[in-house]
Amino acid sequence: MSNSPTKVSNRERKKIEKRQRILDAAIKVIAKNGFQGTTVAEVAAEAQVADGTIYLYFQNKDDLLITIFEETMDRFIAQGLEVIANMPTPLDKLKSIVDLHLTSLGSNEDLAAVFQIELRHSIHTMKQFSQTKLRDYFQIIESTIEDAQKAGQIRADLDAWTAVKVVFGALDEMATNWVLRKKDYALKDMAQPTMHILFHGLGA
Amino acid sequence: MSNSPTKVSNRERKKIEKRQRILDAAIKVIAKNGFQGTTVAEVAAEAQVADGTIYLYFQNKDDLLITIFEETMDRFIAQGLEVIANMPTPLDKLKSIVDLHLTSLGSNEDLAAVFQIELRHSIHTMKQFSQTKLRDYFQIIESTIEDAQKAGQIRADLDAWTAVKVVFGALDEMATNWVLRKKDYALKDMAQPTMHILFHGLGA
Amino acid sequence: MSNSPTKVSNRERKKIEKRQRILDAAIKVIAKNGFQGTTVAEVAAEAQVADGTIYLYFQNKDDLLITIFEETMDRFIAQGLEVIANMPTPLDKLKSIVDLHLTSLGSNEDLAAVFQIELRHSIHTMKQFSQTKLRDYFQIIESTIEDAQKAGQIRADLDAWTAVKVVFGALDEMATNWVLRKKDYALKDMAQPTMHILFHGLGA
Amino acid sequence: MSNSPTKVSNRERKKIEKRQRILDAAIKVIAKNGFQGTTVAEVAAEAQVADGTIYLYFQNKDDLLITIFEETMDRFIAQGLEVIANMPTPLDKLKSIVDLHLTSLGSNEDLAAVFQIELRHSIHTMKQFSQTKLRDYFQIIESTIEDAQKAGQIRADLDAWTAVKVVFGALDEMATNWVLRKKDYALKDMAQPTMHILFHGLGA
DNA sequence: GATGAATGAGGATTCATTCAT
DNA sequence: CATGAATGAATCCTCATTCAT
Repeated sequence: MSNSPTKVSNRERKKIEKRQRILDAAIKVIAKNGFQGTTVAEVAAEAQVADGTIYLYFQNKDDLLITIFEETMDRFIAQGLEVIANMPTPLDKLKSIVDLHLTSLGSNEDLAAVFQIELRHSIHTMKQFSQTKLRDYFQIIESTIEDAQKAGQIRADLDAWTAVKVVFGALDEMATNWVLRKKDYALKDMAQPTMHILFHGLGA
Repeated sequence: MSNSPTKVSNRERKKIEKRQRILDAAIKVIAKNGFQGTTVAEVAAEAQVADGTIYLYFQNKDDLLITIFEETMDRFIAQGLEVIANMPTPLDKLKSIVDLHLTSLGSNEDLAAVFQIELRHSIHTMKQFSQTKLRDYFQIIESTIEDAQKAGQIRADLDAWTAVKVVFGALDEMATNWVLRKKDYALKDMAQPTMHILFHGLGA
Repeated sequence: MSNSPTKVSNRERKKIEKRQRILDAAIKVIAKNGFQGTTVAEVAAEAQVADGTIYLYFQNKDDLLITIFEETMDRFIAQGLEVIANMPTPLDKLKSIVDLHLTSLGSNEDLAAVFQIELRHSIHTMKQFSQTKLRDYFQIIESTIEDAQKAGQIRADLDAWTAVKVVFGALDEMATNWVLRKKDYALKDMAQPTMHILFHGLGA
Repeated sequence: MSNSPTKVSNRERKKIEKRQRILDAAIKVIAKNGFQGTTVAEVAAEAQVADGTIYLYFQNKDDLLITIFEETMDRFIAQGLEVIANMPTPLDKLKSIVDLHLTSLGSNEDLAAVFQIELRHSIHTMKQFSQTKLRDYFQIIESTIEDAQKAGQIRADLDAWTAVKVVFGALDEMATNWVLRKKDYALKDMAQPTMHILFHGLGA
């Protein structure tokens, strides 16, 4: 009896590990060949499981991509919230988000490639995405900006929603460019200069 | 004798028209169903030509997408250069580019959808793209920013290349967001607020 | 425990049987409609498998034809070598080969049709073929003729290579003619008269 | 009036020339790429006519191949009959046929390739062929052999039909082998050794 | 007669998904 | 739970043939 739960959790652990192995394999293969260029069989081979096993953990091929997106976003958001909690002022929070965004993507090339390139896949997929996790992420940034406006750290006359787009767009472009290039620099090193421009503006 | 050249140019004109009809059909159908979700047969039906006719004008299905990208970029760049030429100061030039970017994409929903979503398709495709036309476009923005720096209109301590990313990223995100939403506003109306943030910065 | 290997070999056996079923189906359909006139779907239907199953066993449609050729040639050559081994003199060996050649083709109309007609398909294909299995077969005949020359059973002044062509040409033409006709006679019955002419010549 | 027929015959001549140009182009391209690997467009390009023009001279693509076969066979047969007429004895006639066969094919590599390889294409095509021109050709050889038997030059106990197969088979194999090899020898040089074996036999 | 743009039927092949073992 | 052989729908592309000019 006492070892039954242990056995179960061993099993659970093994399942979780296998599930993660499949996800990691998917990220790796998709980063290399693109989502369309990737077959389920390739993912299975990379994860060292049978083709059919994929379907014990995921509904279908699309579900793989969606899961990659959602779990990564969950991690992003959780990390974002955690980092924010520890920062004294709204502006510090915003800086931390910018930093985290580029640090996270910059620490995993394959994941970044999938995120920046493959997830832009289809308008339908994105429409679905943009209504959930991504919106949450945007909300965090928007709230932080609004707080900073109230705190007098960001100009009050700006429309927060527009500001979010500008900030996110800048980060997104930094990441995409880094993925498409030789990556002869660290993505996170772009955080400071990007934030600098965003904060002080281009104007002389 | 005198109508021989006319006949020839008639044929030429017809071919050009048919080619454009196919491209327009492709943009329309791809915007609706995504590139992968679009069959060549659907494009042919929309263009009211036979399936095989597509292949008289384009090498394959991919070539359709590439052509849409390249011809649109060519137009973008040509328009950009023209607009720039008529502006007095570098900063005015930059404002015009921002304006043109959002106005152009905002004037053709389908084209915008293809541009903002479908063309991000595969890292391989993008790698190919980003080394030619897109780079040209970036160059124009970069030169303009550098000129503005020399003219004292943009702060000289900024790295121009980083600034380009921030500007382009902001515009790109504005466009993508517009495509993914109900489009209950005009994209070009975002030009002024975006430029405002970019120029004056977020900082209070 | 003891049935684990049995299970495995059951699977193996099934796969081998299915593979052979596909090959037999291909021979039958190709003999009837020609290689070009045969669709993969027809072969699959005849073999009672799904279209896609063909591709689990063969690389593509061409591979079917190549496999038919190679496996038949392997059987030919193995049988030829076996028959030869049991014959006392080189001339007996040669007679046995002639016999076997016509008996083998004459025992399977469809296979003979594919062999004599469809495999002559393309010069490229034949070039590839003639450099391997067919050459081996020719070698056997050539060696046998050379041995017979040394044994004084075949005239020593003949060029063995030329003699092989004459012998093979005669057999090949006998087979082709039989395939193209009503086959109102047994092909193997042509072995004796053919050998008679080849051995004694036309000359009075 | 007197030049009207001249004009007509000029036109006629041009048509005949163009027809021949198409046939020569077809032989050349088919020899290189095989019949299936050859498109009508390629033949047209090689003949420097429009695609549609082919159909003013031939019913369809198959008709091209059939025409090549039939016209060549007509020439073969005519030449054969002519050569025969000038030979004193049946055996001389037979030798001349053997000579002519290999000389003709040996003088035009492309034609030989088409004849030896591509015309074996489909059993249906061959069935059609073998009932007309080819049969005529066989008849000539058969008659000659029979005459030689009556004249005591070829052994009377042989079945003439079988002998024809042996003779034709040997010639055919010589030609096919020559086509498939580097052709580093003249095909016609094989006539004498081949005839030697056929006449005197292999036996010591 | 000649052209060559247009047609559209036809088929090989892929691969996500299932399910018997 | 895991396997991987089998399925068969789905689609890009080719190319012989036609016909308006």
